[in-house]
Amino acid sequence: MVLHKRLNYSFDGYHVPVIPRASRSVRGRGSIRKKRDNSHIHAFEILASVAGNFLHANESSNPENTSFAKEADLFHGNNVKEKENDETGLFKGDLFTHGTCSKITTTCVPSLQGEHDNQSHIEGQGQNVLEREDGGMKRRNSNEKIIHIKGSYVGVNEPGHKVFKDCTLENNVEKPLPECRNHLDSSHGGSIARKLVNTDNDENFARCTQSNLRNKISSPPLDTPKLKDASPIASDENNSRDNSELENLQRMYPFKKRKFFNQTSSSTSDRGSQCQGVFDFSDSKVNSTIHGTGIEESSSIAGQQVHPGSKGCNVKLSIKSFKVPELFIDIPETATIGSLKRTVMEAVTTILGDELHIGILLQGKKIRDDNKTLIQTGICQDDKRHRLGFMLEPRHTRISSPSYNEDPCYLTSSPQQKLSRQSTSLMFQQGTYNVSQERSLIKIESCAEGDLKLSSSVADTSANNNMSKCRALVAVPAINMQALAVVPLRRKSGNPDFGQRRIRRPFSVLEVEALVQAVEKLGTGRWRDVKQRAFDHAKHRTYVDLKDKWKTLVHTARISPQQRRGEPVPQELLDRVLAAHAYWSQQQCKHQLKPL
DNA sequence: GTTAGGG
DNA sequence: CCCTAAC
Repeated sequence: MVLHKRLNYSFDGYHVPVIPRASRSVRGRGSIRKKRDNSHIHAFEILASVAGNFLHANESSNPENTSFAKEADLFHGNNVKEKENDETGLFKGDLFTHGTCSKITTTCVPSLQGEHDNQSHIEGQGQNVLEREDGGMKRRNSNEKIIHIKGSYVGVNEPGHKVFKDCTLENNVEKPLPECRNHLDSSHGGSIARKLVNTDNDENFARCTQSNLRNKISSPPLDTPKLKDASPIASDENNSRDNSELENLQRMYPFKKRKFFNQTSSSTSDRGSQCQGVFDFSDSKVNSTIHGTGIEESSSIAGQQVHPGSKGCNVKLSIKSFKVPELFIDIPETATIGSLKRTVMEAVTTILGDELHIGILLQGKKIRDDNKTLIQTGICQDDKRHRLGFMLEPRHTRISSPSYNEDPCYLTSSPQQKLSRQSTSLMFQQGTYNVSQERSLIKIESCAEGDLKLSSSVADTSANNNMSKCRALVAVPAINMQALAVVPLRRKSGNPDFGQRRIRRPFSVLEVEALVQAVEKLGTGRWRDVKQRAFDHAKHRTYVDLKDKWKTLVHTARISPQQRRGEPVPQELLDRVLAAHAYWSQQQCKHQLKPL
């Protein structure tokens, strides 16, 4: 059946702009094969293009697909069914006419709140392929196609959208954020309701960022018991609302990550107009100003003393986008454009949503000391030869960092969460990035090819219009490719169909206690409620996980302590497990016997 | 979408 | 943690 034919899309990587998609909900990390928590990436849209023409997915007809409103609806128990309106199969889009290396580009487009909820585009060859259109050629190939998708950020700027603030980028790792800690909530039902809140650091990152996207001027919610009220983050359950078509599609055709160091010079050169990631610190001025189109962000550098004599020296950097490593997409040719976009989104989500932190490279050298000032590291120098690179890194690379434990966003309840995890390093593209003592600006703007401009910190923020003349694509510095070479892989080599398995995350004692409490209250068999009650914001814990954990807990409690492995669970908890299990089993029996 | 249970 | 049948 043609339906089961797959198309392999190889992503050499594409660039993610730093303008988030504010209208989208935040989801946590997740398996790439299933729709799960896709925290970070839902701030972005995917553009795919063939030969420079957009393919338009008819997603606008369903603007609420991923809107916060819908998330809210779902959260409040409304069963909002999503309709997949993507009817145009890929074969209509002429996507495979390019053989094994089509000029399909995927582009992350910042899609902000507003009328155009969905700015996804897929470019067809010579014609706009709207999904509702039938203008594309319907072709079917008997052979699998491997289409290399080169990523590029097309520089869709949305002036006026100021979205970043607070714990973005460095701020994220330097500013103590209440949401970056887990805390217990005893507000539920009084006694034993304990809620583990988001012990996931990467989700913290997303949360911090996303909440800031939404609250342009306010600080992140502090100690909000119910974070969902303060942030648009959706619970896990909400992630499962997508229609079965997409679900099945993604289940059947999971994409694969590909070794990033497979990137060759050709793939690099294919990115076309790419800069070398050089910052041009052409100007520095005292007194920071806000870009007219800038994205305001309070700086985590506050409190640090600027180098004497250079007080007020503002460095404006614009991270236009950051690079996502090469991906593999395996998708049937009968899949719709919308499905393709979503699949790509899932792919990117998985990579970006996996506990990242920001690494900074200066002239190829990684700057590890977070306490250094920009001027101390020489970033402020008016030197075009400086190469400043931003890098998305897996968290575990920070374990070796002395400042790891000082990073509030890495604080977790369970130490094992700090353990080494495989993830992916991503490269930031660079633009101008404004950092001041009190605030920093991130400005999304186009950039001239081969160069990155430092915009002067002029009082008149609109004076930086020259940026619009620049090109969108920014190159990742060659040096950064070295860093990418250390990208660990989860994919089994040799098996292109290998689906990513979620990383093992042992339950901490704290989590076990929360689980026990919830089960004591709710009983077994109500795992969704248990999840919502006690692990609502621990997005990496699904109710299936909780059910499984309870299963193992019961088993653990029954075996001898010598046979137990892993982090020892207090016997008191295990006793409660047995007690609760016995109780609820009895209740279950009673209910079953009642009708008789 | 959830639940239950085997793997 | 995955998978899937069953609901």
